[in-house]
Amino acid sequence: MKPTAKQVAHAAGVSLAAVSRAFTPGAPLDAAKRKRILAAAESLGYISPARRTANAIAAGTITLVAGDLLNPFYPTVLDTLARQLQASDRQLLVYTMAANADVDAIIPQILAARPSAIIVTSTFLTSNMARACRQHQIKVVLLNRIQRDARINAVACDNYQGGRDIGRRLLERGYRKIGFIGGVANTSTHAERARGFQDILAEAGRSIHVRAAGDFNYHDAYAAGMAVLSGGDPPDALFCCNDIMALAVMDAARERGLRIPDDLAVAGFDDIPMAGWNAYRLTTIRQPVERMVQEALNLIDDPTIKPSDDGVTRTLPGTLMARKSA
Amino acid sequence: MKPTAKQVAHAAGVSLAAVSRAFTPGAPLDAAKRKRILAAAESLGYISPARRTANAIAAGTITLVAGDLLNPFYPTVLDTLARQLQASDRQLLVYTMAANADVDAIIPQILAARPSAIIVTSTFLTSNMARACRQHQIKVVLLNRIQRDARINAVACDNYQGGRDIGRRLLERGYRKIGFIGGVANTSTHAERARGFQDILAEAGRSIHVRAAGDFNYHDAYAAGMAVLSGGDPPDALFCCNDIMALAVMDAARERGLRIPDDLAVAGFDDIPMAGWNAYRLTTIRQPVERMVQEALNLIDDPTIKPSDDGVTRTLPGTLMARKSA
DNA sequence: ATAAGAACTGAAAAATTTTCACACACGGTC
DNA sequence: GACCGTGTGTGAAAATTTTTCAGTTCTTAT
Repeated sequence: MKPTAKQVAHAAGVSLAAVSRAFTPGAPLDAAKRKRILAAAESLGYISPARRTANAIAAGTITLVAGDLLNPFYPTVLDTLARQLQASDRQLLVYTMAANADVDAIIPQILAARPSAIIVTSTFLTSNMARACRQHQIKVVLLNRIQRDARINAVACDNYQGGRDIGRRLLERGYRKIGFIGGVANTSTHAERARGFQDILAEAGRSIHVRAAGDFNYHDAYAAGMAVLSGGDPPDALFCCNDIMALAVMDAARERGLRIPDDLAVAGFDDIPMAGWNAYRLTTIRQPVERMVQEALNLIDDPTIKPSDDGVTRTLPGTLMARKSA
Repeated sequence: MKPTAKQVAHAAGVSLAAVSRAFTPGAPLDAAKRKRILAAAESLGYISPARRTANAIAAGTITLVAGDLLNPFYPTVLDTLARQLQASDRQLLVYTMAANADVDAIIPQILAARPSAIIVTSTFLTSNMARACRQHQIKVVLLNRIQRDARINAVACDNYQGGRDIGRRLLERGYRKIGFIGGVANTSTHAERARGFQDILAEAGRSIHVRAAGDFNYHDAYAAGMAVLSGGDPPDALFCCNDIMALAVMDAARERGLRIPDDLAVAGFDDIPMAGWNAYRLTTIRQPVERMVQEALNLIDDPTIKPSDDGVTRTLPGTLMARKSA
């Protein structure tokens, strides 16, 4: 039998009216009493009509927590997601988060909207947030991120294989002093790409000639590129962990008068639109954005996957885009 | 006195239960009868409790209809808007639209969410949509667009003055054969920038040496640049109606072996992040995105501006970013 | 100290949603 | 063609929730 407000009122030891008020924002009610009523309602499984309609509305809503929109890869993801959701008549709520922002601060805001699912492309998902979402029965899918420990669904490009593909390309083209410009160290995108890259070099009896960190952004990567190219014994090829950094490194190399790819080969990862521009013609790995988004929605729509389950991880293959830069 | 369901039932000649069902999606009710009830409710001004909570939720929601997210200017806007809304505890719904998509097709989708306001950065707002929003008492603000005829609020950079500033800069630097690469002809951004540019040239007794259209995107602008530079009597300076096109033109110029700014000066408009990169160092007009977004929200929050009013237009000054390219 | 008023409350009234029993149309079966 | 299920649509009545009302308590300004 469906629990009623009357039962909640009895359980909380208040009047029926108070229960109704507890669910009406702005209604005059002692805060402590409201809390008691809400707790009683929760334990009985009571859902007020207002909450029910709110849930119905939110059911057609998916929240995207986007990280760095300045990296053109993410607008592409956003665009693709928006289109696919429009096609299935759902709505897209967007939150953005500065790289160093306090994620936990916006959790209540996000949860207040009670979306049916959350897609996260920002760098970090705290375990706090993961727990909160599980509790509220909201599905979470990480996109372009993997966090195996956190028992969370994830969709990503095969970053390991991509790292290998780039490495093989550089080896095949005869480069000898192959360096690596990393992103943010404790991200799966950085770690997996680096691992694949390192593995294939090792298999060929090589090791990474020089390393530096570019923090996934243009500015830091430019500085890193400059530093690496100015050192003694500079590399003749650099694999940058994403495209933005690769473009920065190319700019730095040209600034130093190096010809690409003759003096220095540069490869990236993502295949953002600019990678194909004539100023760069960057060799990179194309992430299958369309399919990644599709797969994220599949995970969300799959009723056999419950928010409380351990995470499912889907990995999709990238494509080597062999252009002029490497 | 607040109208009740009973009155609606009487007016529509149906039972009270039917009125309730009319407002419950999925409830079994003859479509024609539901329509009759809804019409009666509308004319009496009756709002069902479900609709009322839905409205309350939507009141904290603002919808962004974004156009071309591939132009990095718009992610910047989106990012700024998202941040400002998060700060004021509101939510951001995002729709994207291909440049040539049928705007009217998503109107019902957007309206179904009944947001408190809509911000539009996409190229076109049809009069259909304007009318629908006025009818539903939803405020609309165009951002980076002006459409004076449509009686719609708008916030934009001072495109006319920006066009003048660029023109003056090119004249001051002594360029003689000054050309213009336009965007999409019937947009206010194109028209105003072109007009300012043309006016200042005219004041100096000059006219535009050569014109071409780049459609606001990289690909077409690259082709336009190539065409213009390959013609007889090529220009020694080009003002491109936005930054993406300017970057394309620079790439095209380099492809033809031209040095920038010696053989060809290039100027843009927007100041997207890439304009400052070392590969380009583009002279351009910085749009005051932060203030534009702020102003758009001011228009939305200003209770003296009603959705039914004629539009208010706010213009904010841009800043000339003098870099190496011109 | 005291009046004014704001916040909180339960009982009861009002309003709305849901249940229930029934009517009716439709498609297949004998 | 008569005879079932089956599913949809319906109003009356029951169940449920929201709102009003009147009274209480607690603060705040004078």
